[in-house]
Amino acid sequence: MIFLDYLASVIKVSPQLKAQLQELTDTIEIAKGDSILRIGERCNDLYFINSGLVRGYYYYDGKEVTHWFAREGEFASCFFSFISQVASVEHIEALEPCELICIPYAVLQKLYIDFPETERLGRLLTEAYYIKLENRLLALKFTDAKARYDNLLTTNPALLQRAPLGHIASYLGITPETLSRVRGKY
Amino acid sequence: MIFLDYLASVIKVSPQLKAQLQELTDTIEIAKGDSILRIGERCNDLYFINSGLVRGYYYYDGKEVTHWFAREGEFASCFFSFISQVASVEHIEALEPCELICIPYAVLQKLYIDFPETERLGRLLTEAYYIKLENRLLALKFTDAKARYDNLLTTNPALLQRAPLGHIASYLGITPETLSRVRGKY
DNA sequence: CGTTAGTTTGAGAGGACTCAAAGTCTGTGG
DNA sequence: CCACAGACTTTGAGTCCTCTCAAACTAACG
Repeated sequence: MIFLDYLASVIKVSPQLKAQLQELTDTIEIAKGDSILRIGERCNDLYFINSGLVRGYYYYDGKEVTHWFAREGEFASCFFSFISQVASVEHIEALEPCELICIPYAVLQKLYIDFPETERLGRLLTEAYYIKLENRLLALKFTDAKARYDNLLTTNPALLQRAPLGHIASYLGITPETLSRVRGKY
Repeated sequence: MIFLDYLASVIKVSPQLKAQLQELTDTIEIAKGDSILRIGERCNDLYFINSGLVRGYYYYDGKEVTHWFAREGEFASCFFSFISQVASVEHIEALEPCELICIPYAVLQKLYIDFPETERLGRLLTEAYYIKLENRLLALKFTDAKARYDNLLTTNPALLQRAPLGHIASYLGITPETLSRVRGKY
């Protein structure tokens, strides 16, 4: 179980915690192309991706904008909707068949209380989300299309094999045409 | 005491909590132009601004980049350095004489334990930081210089009277020249 | 009253955009 | 197993926004 491996790398997982996790979380299978969360729904679960690839996107000016990808070993959720339990402004969909562990909001709150060591998980997640966002802001502000593409190429080359270029362009904050031209420069 | 007013608007402040806050926090005065946090230092305190205006900035490519302002009634800190207790990558300076309440990291951790209701404060702060950042990312990605300036003009017109245009340009992600031209279009 | 930081104005260059059209891939049904 | 529709990607032409570099102007402070 990949999730438990991840967790064990971050905090000490007692037998009690392990038992609770197995009892209170579900593992689900999602087909490629299926929606995991729709705009307007409340994001009730935090998802841990055992396998597969998902993306989060929203609409701006009528156009789809991909603003994150998450793959096996990472968490996915509409962060804002999940933590504040309000309607989501983003859509989450599976780009590949996925196996996900669903951690309901109420379960996480209960774990925080019963197993204070899990708070660390919450803090790390929040920090990670924030740092990622900040790095993207900096990249958007200071680097051009080619540099952003090159950066993706070194940090996550596999993504280019797994996600359509249109989504990647949108994620990088450029048009598909510009991405194509940048890729041609080799 | 403005800080207590703010706190009372967010959570119920018991006499015990109030007493603890007064005992464990300091109020300091900072002159215009003085540094509150330097790059490389660990951000030990969360600051609540009773009066004044501060900005956070870092260097990119040898140039100063302002990435936030905070005024009376708001919190200031190097969010990342504070929550993870590592060296700051940003510099915080006073743009006006300020009166700040310093809430040390250790005090905040203690309050979380002794007064669980203060966790709400921590959560709201984190959410607020995240949402602000996300909005800025969207603005940077989708709106032009004029729209970003106009937005600032409606959301925080006073800032234009209080901070140098160069800092504001940098905050908006444009050059001082472009800001000047945008402002001229009226 | 002079120095320096801050702001404005001008000219020219370049990156990324839009709109348009041509290829290319992929999966489904015949 | 092949053909075709629809989605995806590439290529081209022209435009516009913001940048850089340079210089003039203004304001503030000692």
